[in-house]
Amino acid sequence: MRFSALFGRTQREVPADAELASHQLSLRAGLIRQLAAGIYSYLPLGWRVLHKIEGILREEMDGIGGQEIRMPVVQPAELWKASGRYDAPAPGPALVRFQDRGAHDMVLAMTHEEAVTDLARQEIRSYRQLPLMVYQIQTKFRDEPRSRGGLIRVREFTMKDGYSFHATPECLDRYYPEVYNAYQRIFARCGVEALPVEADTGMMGGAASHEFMVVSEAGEDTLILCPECRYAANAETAELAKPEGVTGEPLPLEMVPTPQTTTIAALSELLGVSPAQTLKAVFYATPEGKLVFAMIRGDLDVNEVKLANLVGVAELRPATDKEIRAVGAVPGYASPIGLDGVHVVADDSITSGVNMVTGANKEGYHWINANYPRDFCVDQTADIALAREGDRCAHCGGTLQSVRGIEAGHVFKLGTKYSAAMDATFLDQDGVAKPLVMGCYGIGTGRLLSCIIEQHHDDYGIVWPVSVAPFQVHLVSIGTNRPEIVAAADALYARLKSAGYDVLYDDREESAGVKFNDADLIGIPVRLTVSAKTLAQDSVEIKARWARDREMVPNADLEGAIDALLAQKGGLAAG
RNA sequence: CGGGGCGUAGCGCAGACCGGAAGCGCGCACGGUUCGGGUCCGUGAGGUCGGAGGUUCAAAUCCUCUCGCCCCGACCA
Repeated sequence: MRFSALFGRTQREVPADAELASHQLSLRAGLIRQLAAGIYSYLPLGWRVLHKIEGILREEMDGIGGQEIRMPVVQPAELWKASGRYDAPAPGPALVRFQDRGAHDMVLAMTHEEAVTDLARQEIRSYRQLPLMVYQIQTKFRDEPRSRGGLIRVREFTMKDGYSFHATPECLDRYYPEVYNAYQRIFARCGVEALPVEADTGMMGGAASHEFMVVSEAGEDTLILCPECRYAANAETAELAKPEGVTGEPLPLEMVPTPQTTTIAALSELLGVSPAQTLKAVFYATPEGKLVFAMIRGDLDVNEVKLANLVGVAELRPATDKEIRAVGAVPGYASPIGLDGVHVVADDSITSGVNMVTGANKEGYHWINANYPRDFCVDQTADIALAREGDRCAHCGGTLQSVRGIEAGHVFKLGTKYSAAMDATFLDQDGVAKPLVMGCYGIGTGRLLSCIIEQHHDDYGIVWPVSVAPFQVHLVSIGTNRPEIVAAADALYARLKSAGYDVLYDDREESAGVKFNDADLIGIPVRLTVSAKTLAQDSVEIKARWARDREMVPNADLEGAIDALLAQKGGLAAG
């Protein structure tokens, strides 16, 4: 490709709207252009990178028995009604709905479980056809409440989504690690350090899931890591070892005045007790407006995702003061003591500790010496605590750390959620019809591209890993006013192309500085320079994008030198 | 959806408080110059000042409404 003919130009100035390095660089290098909020076009350079990523995805998916298919983006709403997601609050308005000219309800697919389950129920009759994995690389549309960070979070995006079908949960359990390992290879081959973490299943549902997280300050998720035992989980689901509560002999329940003391910090200071000797009451409301009373020891925080899963709703919102008072509780002074008709979910930490301080449901008063279950009861006790940096690891007691991460991939054990809802069954050995056991596996390609840039750039621009670089070689000619230089560069370009290299040839009549700066910005692995200086030595200058030094290589040895650099970063040579 | 910010030439911005000829840098076109890290000189093209309404002799500027984009939160690959 001649640079002079390349569609899409580089930009010197940083676009005002871009904050993340990946966003700025993908705009400046001419990879993408924005059409609307969270909706982007790919220019040739960006599209080439996406193709490289897709190639890796195909190889790895094919390698674990995947068969590539293609399903539609526009789908009848019936499918989504059948799975229950059309009316569920979970995808909600993110699912774009419209009617076709025949007034049929349609949707834009935000993922393809419904479509693939429909395919499976048509094609799969017998256990003999199982297990099976199909995948596609296809557009998804999600009308997200907010897009951000360029390609990090968009509304229209392409995803590699794979779906496996099994006769038994055990078979899924055996296959799941194969996908997990393939994902590890995919990210490694793209040059991205991705950390697999235990994750919440969210709107997808299912038994278990892992996210592949690219550690980055730009990340939207909080990860909890144990450096001792390598435990890693999304904070939404992370476990922690809760400190022991205070011990002692139970004393009689007593009400004490605590004016203007509505926080745990103020309360423990006023009464001279540790936060671990207090009980915290937090109120949430379900989408239907039902109040949920969460109770947890004062030294811990409530994890809303754990709580929502426990209650069986897609999401919770903080309850309003009005809703809290409606059940007889007093904000800042609430507790289950003397409260009826409210669903109380308690963290298991409340069973540890005696003589706790808790609200009296009366403005300005708290109970002291509250003991469970002597003084109050709850409807449900479970782990609803949020793991935080500095907490103890539930598995080894180590000190938990917290980092931010970008979710680049997600694998789920779906089980029979969709097959049961949509009646996708097969006949087992005994001739009994059973729902298919499913797994699903996704990687966002554009987001992965952004993650690669986040991890591979410097002050001058992108530094592509060889495996995903838009071209292998960036050929620069300097001194375009001299015909012999142009001729030599043209000849070298032809030679490299016929040798099978992907070459971007900067043949523009620009100064050396402009060309070098663009080369650094675009970030192609190997830069070759042809100039009066190199001609005089019958050589070509070669420089790796990631290296500082450049080197003169005799014309005859050039291919060897290029291959050596490409191989250095794990890429494949021409051929 | 809540909070904050911004819409003036392809990009980055000034002009707005205090109404009175639409500007600057980069980029782009042409001519010359230079030729190993964003050369230099000259000439030029390019803007319904996001849109609609209002106030006024006069609106980029003041008022009202509206559309769009970015950032922070609640959701996801």
